[in-house]
Order: sequence, then structure tokens, then C-alpha cells
Amino acid sequence: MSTAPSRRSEKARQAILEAAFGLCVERGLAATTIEAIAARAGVAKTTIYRWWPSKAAILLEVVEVRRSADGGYPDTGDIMADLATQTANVTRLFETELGAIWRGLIAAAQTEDIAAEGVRRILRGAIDECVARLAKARDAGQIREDLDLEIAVELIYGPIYHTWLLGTRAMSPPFMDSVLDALRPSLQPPPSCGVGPPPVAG
Amino acid sequence: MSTAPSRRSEKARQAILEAAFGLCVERGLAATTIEAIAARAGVAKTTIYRWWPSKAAILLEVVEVRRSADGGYPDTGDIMADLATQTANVTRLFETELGAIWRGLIAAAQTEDIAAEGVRRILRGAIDECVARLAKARDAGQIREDLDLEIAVELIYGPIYHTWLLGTRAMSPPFMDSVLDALRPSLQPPPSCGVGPPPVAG
Amino acid sequence: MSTAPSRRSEKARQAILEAAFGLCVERGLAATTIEAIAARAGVAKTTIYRWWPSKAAILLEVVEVRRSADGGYPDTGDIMADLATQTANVTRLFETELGAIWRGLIAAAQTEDIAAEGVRRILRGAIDECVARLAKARDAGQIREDLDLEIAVELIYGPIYHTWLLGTRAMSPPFMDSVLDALRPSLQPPPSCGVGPPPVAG
Amino acid sequence: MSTAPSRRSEKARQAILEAAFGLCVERGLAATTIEAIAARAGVAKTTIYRWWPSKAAILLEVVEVRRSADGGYPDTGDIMADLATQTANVTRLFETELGAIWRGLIAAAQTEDIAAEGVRRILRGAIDECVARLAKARDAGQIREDLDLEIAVELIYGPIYHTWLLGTRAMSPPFMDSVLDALRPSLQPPPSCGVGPPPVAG
DNA sequence: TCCTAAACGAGACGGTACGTCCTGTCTTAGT
DNA sequence: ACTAAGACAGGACGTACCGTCTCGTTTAGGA
Repeated sequence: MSTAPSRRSEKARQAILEAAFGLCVERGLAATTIEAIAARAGVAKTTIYRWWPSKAAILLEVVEVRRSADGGYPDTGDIMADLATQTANVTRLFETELGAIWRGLIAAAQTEDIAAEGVRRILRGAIDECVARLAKARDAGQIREDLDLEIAVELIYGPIYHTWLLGTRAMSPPFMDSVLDALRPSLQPPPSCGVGPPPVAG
Repeated sequence: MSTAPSRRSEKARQAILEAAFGLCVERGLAATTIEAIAARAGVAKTTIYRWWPSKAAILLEVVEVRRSADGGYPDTGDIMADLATQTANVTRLFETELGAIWRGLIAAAQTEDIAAEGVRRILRGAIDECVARLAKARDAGQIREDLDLEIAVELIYGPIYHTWLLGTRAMSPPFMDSVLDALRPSLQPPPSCGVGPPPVAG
Repeated sequence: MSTAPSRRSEKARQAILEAAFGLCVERGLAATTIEAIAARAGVAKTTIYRWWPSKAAILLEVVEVRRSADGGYPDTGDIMADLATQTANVTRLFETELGAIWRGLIAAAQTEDIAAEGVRRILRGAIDECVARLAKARDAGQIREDLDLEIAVELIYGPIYHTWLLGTRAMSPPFMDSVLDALRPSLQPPPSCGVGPPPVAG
Repeated sequence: MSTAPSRRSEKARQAILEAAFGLCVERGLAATTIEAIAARAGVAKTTIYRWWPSKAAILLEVVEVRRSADGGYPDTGDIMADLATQTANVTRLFETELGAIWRGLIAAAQTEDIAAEGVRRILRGAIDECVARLAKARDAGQIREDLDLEIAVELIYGPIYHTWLLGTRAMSPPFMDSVLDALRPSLQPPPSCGVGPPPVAG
């Protein structure tokens, strides 16, 4: 979220990212103003406007920095278990401070192009990771051959975002278990009808 | 979205709803201000604040009024066909002016309680209709017995909202076909393994 | 400096004029900002911008209000004495707080049309008063018949403003006495050359 | 308006003076910023701040450079004619681009010490020239013996600046003729009452 | 039919934040 | 060593809306 012509003050950048994060945690992204970020960071407004085109851009950078500390997609060899782990991680993350910011960015993305692009970019990375894991699982015979993996990602994460963003229900861990259980027939290869080994067992 | 003590001017109410709708169509909900609505409606700001607590409340009323003109959930007896019809309707609606407003309301709902409640209220109705249709289909043996129907709704609409709100892909009709195809094993009863016809006649 | 549609808050107007005056006294017109005026007056910036087009306009109103408390041009019957009195008053006024503001307005008038018009308007009144007094003196035979009275005003006040604005010398009372003394031959009717009564004595 | 430690880039100095002059001509001194001067001169702001303490200082240097191209005070032997010539030159100059800059510097001088000192310095030279010419005229019997020549300068230039800076009237050549005509009795020696020719031959 | 209380239009008000502009200082590279 | 370039903290600008608050002026019902 910025070009970096070496002349730039890294100290100011850090202060801005931290101030923005702190303010969003305290009052939410929508109630966080650029003036307040500048004030808390001990920085001039101009310094912010010089490097970021909007409030959303700052927070996108915050999210990216923090997200890059993640490990990759879980891989125990058992795709259903890994999906359960990962979706549980996601739902847990959504309840944290970072989740609140992410929610605000998604809201902003409905209006601002900058936010929309940023959100898409971040999601693209996450989706690609998930698709890669699913591809590996498919090679291991754990996922139906005929399933478009991008669609699979929508099936898995669609219900999470639907629930989370629209507040149609509480987003408890049992909920995600139910979703994955329900999706199992769509994800896994069909049973070979009595004879032959069960789908997962080696 | 208002008490209605008979003294209220119906003319003003209509003018406000129309002005609000028109402005949102032209510039989006976020860029629509109460001052602009008042100006276009030829109404005092006070009149708006008297009857609606926020911009979102006005638009929620607009959406409800327009939505009430809908027919109910399609019911041809074939649940998969009806789901295809209905999801196609929804995705088509999302591309219209009303869809843009709905998108703005969902964004507002991430921040404002009023918007959140309104969105939930409207969605509740839609979900209940869908659940009712699914229940009927289950009774007709078209839906797995062990499927929680509220979860089923999430499986079906989650991908739509995920795609639409997060912009992860274009939201074409073939996309929804793929989603429903992929979901088929999870929605329909399992084949009876050899005996009896397969679920989709062929 | 403002239309007055009765809805206007007289309290705010007074507070603004007083705050503006006070701040100009303390830091000078140039260093007085509209934000500071608003803050000191306990008023929103918008309220100032609603009624005055610029800082200069506010101070022009201050000057006019205060100036209207003046008595008219002195008139003892002796024009030279009255000119001495009046120019002494003016030079004294120039050293006061109001004088400092007037100086600032004249500076502003070199740039802004609003200030220029206001300054001209105020000066027009003062000049007209002086011309009227001179006309009366001319009728009394104390001023040369062939002297254009508007020019006379320039002769009298030109040196005052020249000295004051350009800082070419200290502007002491003796200075103005010298100026008036030097101007005497230009203002008064020529002596009737030995025979006849002296110019002023009845 | 600068120390000159030999290391200084004469090219930069010229570029700055020209840029400053050009910008003042185009938009006026008040609207000319140091940033704009630096940009047009192709020079860093630092370079300007190193050598001049303020915008006014730059323009004072511009004015002094251009003014030094003047010839001295006119001297035909006839003081009234020379005054007419010189005041006409001045009023003509005031309408030029340099006049506009001079006007801006006088405005600045009401606020800034640097500008005030510069304006005084420049005026001091002009006044001294005029006083010298008047002294010569007095020796030639063309100016009253008892007239303080510094006061005489105020009488002559006061009306010009009064008119020019305060905009009380158009500053046409006939205006200056009227002023000098009106001042004649104050400047010239009194007629010797009967014997000898009247001051203006006729 | 009149009276009265509400709802209404109009818009001033105190505020907050916006994004821009310029100030004068400072830091970093490049001659 | 001086320069060009430009980042930086600071602060005022004038604008746009916010939501609240009088103002008279309709206007609709109950007396």
C-alpha cells in the first residue's frame, strides 16, 4: 500500500499502522478518522495522505502485515480434519480485533475501489492456499475428482462469511462442524457401495 | 420504521422514500446524505429525523416496500429446479439498483445496529421461506432426511453472498449452476446402492 | 457586511465581533485566523462563513461599529484649529488598537476586493465629512475659493497616511502641526497685500 | 538581502529572482508562495530559505535591482516642471507590474519587520533624492525658505500614495496636476506684493 | 366552524472531519 | 560544501454534513 522511495520514514510508518490498529480496535474502522490516526501516531496528516490514499488502505496494510505472520494451510494428510481446523481458526480470528477490522474493510469494499481491490487481493491469497491444499487432497483420493476446487472453496467459506457478515446466526464451532458434515457428500468421493474400503481409511 | 400517528404526511413519506431511492441509485448509499434526501424530497430535515432514526432505516423501508411485491418461493415440485430458479432470481436482483442498495445496507449493518437489525429481519423472512420450501421437498423425499435445513440455506446462499460481497469472481448464472451441482450430493438423499433408480432420472 | 434575516443569532454575531477584535489586538489581523475567532467566540466556523465572506469583512464590521460611536467633524468656526484637532485625533487613533486593525485592513485591501471595498466605503464617509466642513469654511472665507475640496482632503490626509503606512518618520503631533503650517498658504485665501484686514480676523 | 559567501550559485539566485517576479506579476505577491517560486526556478526550497528570510525579502531584492536602472531625479532647472515630471513617472510606474509588487510589499510591511525595513530603506533613497532636488530649487529661489523639505516631500507624495493605496479616486495625470497646482502656494515663495511678477506668469 | 396541537418547511446553529495547501525544518543523495 | 529533492510536523483553509434547535405556517381532528 505504498511505493517506498527509501526517503520514507519507517518510524512514521510503524507509528501510523499501530495508531490505526489501536483506534480501530477501540472504536471500529468506521469511527476511526485519519485525523485521529495522525494525532495518535504523532504524525502530520500530510504524511498519511502522502503514502496512503485512504483509511482503508492503511488498515489493509495492517491486516497484511499481521496476516503474514500466519503459518500456511494446515496439512495433516486428512483433508476433512484440516478443513475443520482451518475453518475453526478463521471463525476464531473473526471474533478477534483483527476480525473486527476485516469486517470493516469488507464493508468499505462495498463502496470504495481501493478497499475492494485490497480485500480481493488478500482473499486471493487465502483462496489459492486452500485450493492448493484441496488439490493435494484430491490427488490423495480424498476429494471428488469432478469437483471444481474454486467452487469447493466457495462452498466451504461461503457459509462462514454469510453467517458472520449477515448475522443470521451465532457463529459457534458446532455450526462449522455442522456445515462441514453437511458438505461431506459433496466433497468426498462417493462410497463404492458396500464393497471396497471406506473413503478415508488408508 | 416509524410510528404513525395519523397526523403524519403520507405525501412527505412517499417523497422521502423516492428521493432516497433515486439518490442511492445515482450515487450509492454511502454517498447519499440526509440533507440531499431532504432537498430532493422538498422536505425539511426535521421531518426525516422525526420518523427515521438513520439513513439506513429509510432505505430499509424502501427495500421492504419493493420486496413485498415479490411472489413467494418458486414451487414446481422439483426442488433442484426451484433452487436454480430462485438463486438465478437472486443473482439477477443483486445486479439491479435494488441490489446496490441492499449491498450498501449490508455494509452499513457491519457498523450500525439499526441497519444490522433491519438486514437480519429481512433475511429472516427470506430464509424462512426457503426453509419452508426445503421442508416440503424433504417430505417429498427430494432432500436428505438428516440435513438441518437452516444449514442447507447457508450452503446454498453462502456462496452467492460470498461471491457477491467479496468480489472473488464474476457472479454469472453458470457459476450458480456449478454451485448447485456441487451441492447436489449434500442436498439429495444418497443413492440406494444398486437397487432403485438413481436420484436424478437419466 | 451581512444580510440580516432575523433568524440570525445576535449573540453569536456579538461574540464573533468581540473575539475578532480581541484576537487582532493581541496578535494582529494577519495572525488572526478564522478558526481562532470561532474558538474564542464559542461559535462554529460555519456560522462565521455563513455571514461573512472573509476575515477582513468581520473586522470591517468591527471598525464600522466602533467608528459609528464617533462624534462628527469638529466645528469651532476656525477651520485651521479644527483641522489641527481632527488630524491630531486621527493620528492618536492610529496608535490605538483600532488603528492597528485599520492598518491591517488597508494591507488586506491591497489584495482582497472585499477589504478594498470596505476600506473605500469607510473612507468615503470620512472624506465626505471633511469636505463638508471645508465647504462651510470656504463659505466663511477661510478657504481659497479656487481650491478643489476633494484635493484639499488629499493634501491634508495624504501626508498622515504616507507617514503612518510607510513608516518614513515618527508620527508625532508636532509633525502634523508642521504639515498644517506648511499647507496654510495652499488652503487659506491669499493675503490682500498689506491693505485690508488680515485673512482670518473678523 | 543576503550574505554572499562566494560559494553561492549566481544561477540559482537569478532564477529565483526571475521566478519570483514572474509569479508576482501573474498572481500577485500575496498569492505567490515560496514553494511556487522554488518550483518555477527549478531550485530547492532550502536554497531559498538559506539566502532570504522571507518572500518579501526576495521581492525587495527584485525591486531594488530593477529600480537601480532608473535615472536620478529630473533636473531641468524648473522645480515645478520637474515635480510634475517625476510624479507623473511615479504614478505611471505604480500602474505597472513593478507597481503591483511594490503595493504588495507595502502591504507586507504593515505586518512583517523585514518588509517594513526594506520598504523604508528604498523610500529613504527616493526621499533623499527628492530632498536634494528641492534643496537645489530652494537655493535657486524657487522654494520657500521656511519650508522643511522633508515635510515638502510628504506634501507631494502623501496624496499620491493616499490615492493609490486607499483607492479613494482614480489616479490620473490630471489628478497629480491638480495636486501640484494646489500645493504651489505652499511650495513657492510668496509673491512680493505688487512689485515683481506673480508666481505664475500670466 | 372554529380551535388547537401536531407536523411541517425552512434554515441557523455548534460540531467534526474532510482533503488540500503552504510553512519552515530536516534528512538524504548527488554532484 | 553546496545543492536538488523532497519528507516531515504543524496548522489553517473553506466545505460538507451531522443532528439539534428554534421559528413561523399549514393542516387535520375534535369540540
